[in-house]
Amino acid sequence: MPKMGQAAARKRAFVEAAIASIHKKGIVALTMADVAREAGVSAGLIHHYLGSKDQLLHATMRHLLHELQQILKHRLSRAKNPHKRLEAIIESNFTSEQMRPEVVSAWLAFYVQAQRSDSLSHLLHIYSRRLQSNLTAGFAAHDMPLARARIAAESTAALIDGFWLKAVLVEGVMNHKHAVKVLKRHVAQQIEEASATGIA
Amino acid sequence: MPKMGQAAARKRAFVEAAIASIHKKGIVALTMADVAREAGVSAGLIHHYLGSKDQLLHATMRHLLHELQQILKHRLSRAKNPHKRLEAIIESNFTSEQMRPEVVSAWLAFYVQAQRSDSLSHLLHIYSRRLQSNLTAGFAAHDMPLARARIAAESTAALIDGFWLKAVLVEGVMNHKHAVKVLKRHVAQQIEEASATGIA
DNA sequence: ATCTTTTTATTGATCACTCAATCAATAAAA
DNA sequence: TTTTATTGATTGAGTGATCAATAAAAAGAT
Repeated sequence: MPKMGQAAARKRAFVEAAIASIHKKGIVALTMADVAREAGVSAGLIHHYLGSKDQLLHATMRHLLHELQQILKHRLSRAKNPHKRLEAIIESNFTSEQMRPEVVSAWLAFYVQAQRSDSLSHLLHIYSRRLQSNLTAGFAAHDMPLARARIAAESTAALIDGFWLKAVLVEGVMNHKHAVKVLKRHVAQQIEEASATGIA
Repeated sequence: MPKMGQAAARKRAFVEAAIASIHKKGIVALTMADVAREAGVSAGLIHHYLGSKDQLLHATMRHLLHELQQILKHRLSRAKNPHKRLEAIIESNFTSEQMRPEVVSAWLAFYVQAQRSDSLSHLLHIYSRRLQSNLTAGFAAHDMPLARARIAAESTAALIDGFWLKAVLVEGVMNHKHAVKVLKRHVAQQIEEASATGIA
């Protein structure tokens, strides 16, 4: 069935297969043969399209970041007031796509991988800063002093990561809806507390 | 130099070497030869004392949990009032020992490993529940309704993990002292907010 | 004290196996 | 007929684990 110009679609399929395989076998035991089997192709084909195991994993990690960014961008564009924008940021991190067990496993593998790769840790840095600045802007729009907005953003970002990590580790215990509820509560609390001390 | 009854000390040394090696080469690329080199012994000796690579890693992970528990126990025993106990819990997670780059790397590897091992995920479950219950007790002692104490404990636990994860990923950006400061601030805020709405 | 015997510690070579990567061969489009 | 897609066998570099061999201490015997 060989057709031409399938490179992009093939790569995407291999990245999906990599995510599924990471979930099934774990990043430590993962082999190219696993990914090939998952994708239903021969062992050599992945090398033909992606060069090496390292490049496959890099492409996979970039895919994860890109997907999250797309979701975030989409939801932010639909949020009109600052408060909705804060909620959009929270919700983007707990969509059903982001909470898929395969995706969650792949993100954790990403974190492990990022410790040993300058380019991956650089991507993570950029994403982290963007999240921080989005949150800060959201809080600052609530008549909050910048310094306070920064701390509110920092704790909110940490809460997102913390809830997400709990979802990874104790699968089933933490459900998305609860995490989102507590997070929104935290955001509201930050805003209220700031306005209260602002008046006092 | 062979002396007798050195088994315990040897095992401990190998666990330390494993932690250092995980930091240097990463959990994915880690080999027994790496650990042996780090410990300054031959390849076979680790098998003699610990059986297999899997058992070495398990021992390493149990060591990490045990150390954290010891620190926590010690600090809790010195904290007299409930508020000090809450602070002790927070500080235990950000001691200089816990924030050592080698230890931090090993914890992340632990999380990855726990996803594929029932016994490790069980240990993590137990620790997680104990932390939750310690925090809940601390909050509940501040005239806080139990339901509210539980949520305060939940968010505090998530914040601890979130800050810790940031320390892993963007090494250097997040320093312990700042994390502890923000966390204590969060705890105070939870208590204040509860007493405020309790009066209203 | 000195000499055996037993037990423990340690090494390094070796084995069986797995993996990522390569490549010639084939098949199907263009 | 040139280019692209795909396979599957092969290669060569490790890997975890085993094991015989050695060395050193401990225990026992006289």
